[in-house]
Amino acid sequence: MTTAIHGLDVYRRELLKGSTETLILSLLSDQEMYGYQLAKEMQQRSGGYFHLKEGTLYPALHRLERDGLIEGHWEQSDTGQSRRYYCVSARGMDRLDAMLAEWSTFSNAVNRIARPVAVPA
Amino acid sequence: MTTAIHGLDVYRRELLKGSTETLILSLLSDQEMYGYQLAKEMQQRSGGYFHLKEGTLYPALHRLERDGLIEGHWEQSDTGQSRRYYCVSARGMDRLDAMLAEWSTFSNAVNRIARPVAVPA
DNA sequence: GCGTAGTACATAGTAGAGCCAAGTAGCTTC
DNA sequence: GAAGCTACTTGGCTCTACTATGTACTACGC
Repeated sequence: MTTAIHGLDVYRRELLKGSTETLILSLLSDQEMYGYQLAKEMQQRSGGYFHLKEGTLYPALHRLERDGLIEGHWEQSDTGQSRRYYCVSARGMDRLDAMLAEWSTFSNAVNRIARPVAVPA
Repeated sequence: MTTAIHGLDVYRRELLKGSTETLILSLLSDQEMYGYQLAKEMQQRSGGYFHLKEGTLYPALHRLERDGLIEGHWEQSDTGQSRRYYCVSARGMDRLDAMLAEWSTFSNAVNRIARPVAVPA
């Protein structure tokens, strides 16, 4: 019976919805990256908490590029593998600012209603 | 051209996904409430930020009840209107604790990657 | 009595996002 | 040449929030 914890799995997944693009934009605003690298970086920086799946990551990158928030270009690695590097566009930076502000507001609103178990000092 | 801010609308909606049930459980853990009251309370406590629509609220309550996290019973108001009051079950309290812990972890992980614009002192 | 507004709950249909799974392709190692 | 890793792609599925609409009862003004 894994049903007992199933609800939490769903919960985590749903929490992630909407944050993925913000996280991707944030990482890319630091430095140009390609998809695979981004996934690793995300996992590392979050202490293993975020583990973006391909089926999530690449469609998200395509959306962001389609919307003109990031720009991608192919590059050849020294081993010969093709990689698509992405960087944040000016419009993407604006959007990122707006999203971070929104996240801040949202996060505060949630905390105001559901006081977290522990507030880190 | 409302397209410019459309992305943010979607963003806020997606952020909400997965948090709704936590918020509902939190409010109900404070006191027994019926749906409509819950919606008002949520809106008020969040300073107008959260505005749960019927199409979100009632299905969410049904889910929570179906999963045995809350328990509902009909009551007649003095005006004669029927209201369905909900309270959190023991199992619901456990789940709420787990969800708040998860929210805390998630929130920290996001902040570690996407530093918020302003960290409240 | 009737229209309007507010309270209170319900639900069918739609869209969007994350995931699983499978596929393509190049490189390295054995 | 068969794994196994890197790197990207895609189709189909599930879940959730929203829109829109409907029901029903109360209260108010006319």
